Amino acid sequence: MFKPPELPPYVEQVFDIVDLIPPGRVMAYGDIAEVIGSGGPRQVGTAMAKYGGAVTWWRVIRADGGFLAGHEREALEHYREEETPLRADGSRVDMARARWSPADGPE
DNA sequence: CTCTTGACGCCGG
DNA sequence: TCCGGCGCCAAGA
Repeated sequence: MFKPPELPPYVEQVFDIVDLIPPGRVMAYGDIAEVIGSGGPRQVGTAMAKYGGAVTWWRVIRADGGFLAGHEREALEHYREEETPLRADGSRVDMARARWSPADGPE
């Protein structure tokens, strides 16, 4: 019998938050760690590195709005599709406008 | 047990 | 604005 993949509790908590992020909006690794209330940006980053493929990974980026290294092209496609606010030069997300938190409420 | 390694973040220069 | 340095913190060697 094959076992359904069981994710570490911390990873599930990260996924729960990521699933709440509305299209066109993003959250920083540190933001997610803060909502969970434990661990730090690096823990969230590690979780995403291992299992991120199962969720909307492009909505989770660094606090400075930089695209995920190695997946810039794919990420940009999603941002164009979701109309995520980008900076004038289009090289990164406009955090001032796109940054979201559960407290902002669903859209 | 110590040392290294990250999908990070902040602060100077 | 760009870059380097350092702090952070859990997991693995």
